[in-house]
Amino acid sequence: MKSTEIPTRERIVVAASKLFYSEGIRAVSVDAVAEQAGLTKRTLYYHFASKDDLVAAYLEARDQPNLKLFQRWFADAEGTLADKVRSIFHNLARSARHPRWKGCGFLRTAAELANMPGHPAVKLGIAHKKRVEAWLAASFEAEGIHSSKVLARQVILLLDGSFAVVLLNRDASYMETAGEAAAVLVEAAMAFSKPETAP
Amino acid sequence: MKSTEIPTRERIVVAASKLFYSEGIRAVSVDAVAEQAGLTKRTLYYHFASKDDLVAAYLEARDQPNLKLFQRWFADAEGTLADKVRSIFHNLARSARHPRWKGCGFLRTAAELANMPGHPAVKLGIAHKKRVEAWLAASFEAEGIHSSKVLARQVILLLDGSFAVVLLNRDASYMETAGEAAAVLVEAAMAFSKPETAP
DNA sequence: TCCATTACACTCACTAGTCAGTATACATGA
DNA sequence: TCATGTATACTGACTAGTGAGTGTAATGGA
Repeated sequence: MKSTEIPTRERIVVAASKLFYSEGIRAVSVDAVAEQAGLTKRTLYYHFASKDDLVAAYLEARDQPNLKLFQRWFADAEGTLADKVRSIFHNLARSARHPRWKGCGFLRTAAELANMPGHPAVKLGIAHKKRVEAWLAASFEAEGIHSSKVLARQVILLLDGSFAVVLLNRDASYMETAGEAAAVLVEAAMAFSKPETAP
Repeated sequence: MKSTEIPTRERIVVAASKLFYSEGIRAVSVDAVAEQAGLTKRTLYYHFASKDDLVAAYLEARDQPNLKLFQRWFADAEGTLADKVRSIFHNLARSARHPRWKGCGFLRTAAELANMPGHPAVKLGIAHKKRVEAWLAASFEAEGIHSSKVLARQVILLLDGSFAVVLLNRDASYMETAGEAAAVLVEAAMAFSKPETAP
């Protein structure tokens, strides 16, 4: 019987993710997480040393799935490199129109914990964004773009910008605008890199 | 004597601004604000109906000064339109290197109150960003840029993106990168608009 | 008299984290 | 085969403190 059950620790992380993402870190009590997970607070504290630990686990669980989603959107898109980048923003806009969408969990956590820069959750956020940026840079590099690292940063800025803006005004069309801007920047970077490969 | 004193309400807003901006909304208690302002909680509640009211007042007080700062940075910069836009980001980067800098108060508040989209503070944030965007659009329009509204949105996206990114990783150089991206977008928009005005 | 303010005690709900103890499973040694 | 030991997973009740917001009586100044 045990083998088919979802491990308790995982159940706690799932419950925490749901609540922390939809309500915010400080707005959600440890009691609420325990109740959502269907167990007592004491059991939760058996698996996690503190609320901060739980917050870290929540973000850790979001890291890879998030990255893989971006990678799939990018890979599945047809057309030029600019089209592939635009596709990330377009898919993001689709997610953002969902009523339960509440921006980027990493950025929101960083905003909420802005007064504790060394917090493990903040460090996880930095690591996550760095991973996305590095993947983008590698993808641009593979296409022969010279300024691949700068371009990756610029796309990240537009990506996180659209997270912030759309979270504020709830108008997902900003994400399409960000996608267009990203496409312009990609084209500009390609125009700057391509001439040497043409003749 | 009264005429030279700072009004109590204003003192409360100043105290609230300092604490809310540096610690976050939920992390700061009403008691803490009262203490910072040098008066009792009861007096604070004489001037403000609730903590939410106080939060709204904090953001309301930030609206005009923030906008005026951007406008001054833009106006004081020399060179092309792209240079003027770049200057905003450059000046922002300078601010961001200050240890007390903690991102954009409007965005951080929106992130913290993501679970209450109708909150007055969130509405003030939306209004503030709209004002900045409208001012940018008007400035671009004045320079004969056809896509002035789209360009203004793109610059806002980069602006808020750099707030989010730099708040997370504390690397203000991202703001310079955002400034370069904005300059590229401005140049692209100008190249698209200028030809008709030449002959 | 009225406005602004204080002191301070108070409510009531909530918060992170802890205490002491239980149920089960599995292994050890006699 | 049966007592004993031990590690894992779990629980209800509790502590000590904080949260927003209120009630009330009293004070000083215009």
